[in-house]
This record gives sequence, structure tokens and C-alpha cells, in this order.
Amino acid sequence: MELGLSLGEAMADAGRELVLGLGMGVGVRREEGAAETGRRDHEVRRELEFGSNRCGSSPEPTVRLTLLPMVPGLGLPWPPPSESRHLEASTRGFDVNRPPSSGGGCAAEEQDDAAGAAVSSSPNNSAGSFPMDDFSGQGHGGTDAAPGTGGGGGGGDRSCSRASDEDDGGSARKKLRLSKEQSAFLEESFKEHSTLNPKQKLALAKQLNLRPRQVEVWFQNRRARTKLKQTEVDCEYLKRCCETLTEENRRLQKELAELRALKTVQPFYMHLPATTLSMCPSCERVASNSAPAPASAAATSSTAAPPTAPSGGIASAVAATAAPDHRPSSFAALFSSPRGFPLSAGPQAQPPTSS
DNA sequence: CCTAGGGCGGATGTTACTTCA
DNA sequence: TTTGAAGTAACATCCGCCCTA
Repeated sequence: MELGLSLGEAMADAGRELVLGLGMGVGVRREEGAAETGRRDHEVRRELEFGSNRCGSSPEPTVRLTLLPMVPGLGLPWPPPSESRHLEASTRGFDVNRPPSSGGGCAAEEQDDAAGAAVSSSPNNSAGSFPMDDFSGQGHGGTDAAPGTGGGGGGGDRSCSRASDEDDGGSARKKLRLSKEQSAFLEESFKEHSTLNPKQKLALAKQLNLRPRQVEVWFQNRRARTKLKQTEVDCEYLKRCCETLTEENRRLQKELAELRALKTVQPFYMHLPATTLSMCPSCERVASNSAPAPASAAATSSTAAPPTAPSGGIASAVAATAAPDHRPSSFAALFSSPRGFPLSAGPQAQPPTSS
């Protein structure tokens, strides 16, 4: 038995289909859809908040976004399209990954934005420094707004104090650390657009005093790690689905056996007024009527609407079939959600257990 | 105080895909 | 229609940095 789980639009965006094999763990089959282009701009909203309410194992705080600084002029970098071109020609802070050049380098820096990203993307040049003088007084000191990492001595500000005085000609690639302001702004931007078009990338790079390549890399890593976390959450959820379905299946098998035994021991049960059960195709609930349908009622009821007290004897069994429980089976409950997969709700949105 | 181990995150290289001339 | 270049996303991986036991 294999259940094809449609994971809803979000998973479709991710271009994969998860196949849940009952009792066999979870297999993830990837399908890199050919129709991926054109949907990239629409997959923003599947960005998830991996907060503590999402998954207990996920340490990523969502409150990080609240650290977005009140920086004047730091709006999101994609104003109406008419402004984008203007932004490209707008003021730009000096390139953080090169020594502050005397004024003659302006032309070269403009080249850096458009095509020069590759030029400056060598490991040597990745030694970034983020003066970030634009940001409200964070800059160099230990007055880091982030209270969390006391030992860090100022998170992103580390990079600010580091790179400018480090060797730029060294062969080892330097690890820059984006400042909290930069990270927060990138996060905010990522919530708006999980992918960037070139204009957005350039605008964001300008505003954050980063190279476009850095912005691009940040978004790539962010997508990758978001997807990784999402995959972990998905797997966890599917494991639980599998467990639930296995338990349901076991219970139904047991119940079927009991009913069959009941049928053989007490044949007069078949002479009772029959109750026909039918599965509503739309809601997957069992409906009953009094139409005479001998011989099939027992089997139908055993598989579709298990009585709440299977061993309660004939009376209880008949009562159960006459007044069927409209609680959907766990299977239906699992997949009756319109999305089919509670991506936004996370594992805490457990399907109702059958017990 | 020192250190090993692990996690995080920025960066790089590769591959596959799409678009366009 | 075919083809090659360019651009980009996805992915795997590297590795510097920081935290913690």
C-alpha cells in the first residue's frame, strides 16, 4: 500500500512529491519540475517561520526579524519598478570589500555592480568589512544590540572591526559576518522575495553596502537552509502520519477479525434489520440508511465505520452502525485538509488520532 | 584558562535549466 | 530548428568563527 501525499501548493513549489509508504518509513522523491521557471516569484509565501511553535527542535528564532533597525532610508529595496533604474544610479556607499579608494575609482565601482560581481567574488575579495556607518551607531563598538551572544562581543560587528585591517591579498578566504542589521534586513527582504531579480539584488546590495554577489549568496544559502529545515519538518510529520495510519490499519484489521468471528458464531446477526452503510465520496464519512442490504452490512461497517466498542456485542455494533460516528476516519482526517499538508501549522497540527 | 567538538553561516564550485541571439 | 553563451537556482561542500562542555 502506498499513499501518494499531495503536499499542497507549497510542496509543489518545492518541486517534490513525497511518497509515504505505510510502515516503511518515508521516502522522498524529488521531481525537479520543468515548469519551475515563472513560479519562483510566487514561492515567497512558503517561507516558514521556524519558531519554537513550529518545531521544537528548530532553534531558529523568529523574533530575529524584530531586530530590524530603524534605519532611515532603509526601505525594502524594491520600490515601484520605475525607481529601480534610478536606484542603480543612486548613491552608493563605498565598496566594503575593497579598500576605500580615492575618488578615481568611481567608474570601476559602478562596473562592479553590474558585471563586476564576478570579479570581486574571488576568495580574496570576500574579506568583507562592513563599516555600516549607515546603521544607527552600531558600527564598531561592543554596543551590540543583540543581548544573546555576550561572548560574541557584537555578532556582526565582528566583521566590521575585522576585515578592513586584515590582509586583502591573503589567499585564505576570509569569513565575514554580516551585521545583525544586515541580516535582519536580508531576512525581511527574504520574507518578501525568496528570490531576487537582478534589480532587487543590486538595490539590496547598495542599501546594505554589500556586493551583489554577497546578497545573492546569502539568498541562496537562506533558501537552502530553509528548505533543509522544511524537509526535516516534513519528514517528522510524515513519520507521524505513518505511525497513525499503521495504528489505524492495525485497529481495523483487528476489528474486522472480530466481526468475522462474530458473524460465524452468531449467524442470527445477519437476520437483523440491515443497515446499509455507504461512504460519502465527498466527505469520506460513513452514512447509513435503512435500505435492505443484507450480508454486506457487516463487512462494510467493519472497514468504513468501526464501532466504538467492537467487543460490545451485537447491540452495540448495530447501534454503532445505525448512528455512525461522523468523526472522519484518521485517514480522511489526515488528508481532508485543503492543503493536504499543514505546512504553515507544523507538526503541532497533528492529525487527530484514531483513539 | 585551555581545548576539542559541534553548529552556524558565508563562500565556492558544479550542475542543470532557461532565455536569447 | 539548432546551437552556444549568459544568467541563475539548486545543491554539495568547504571552512572560518563562535559557543559550550
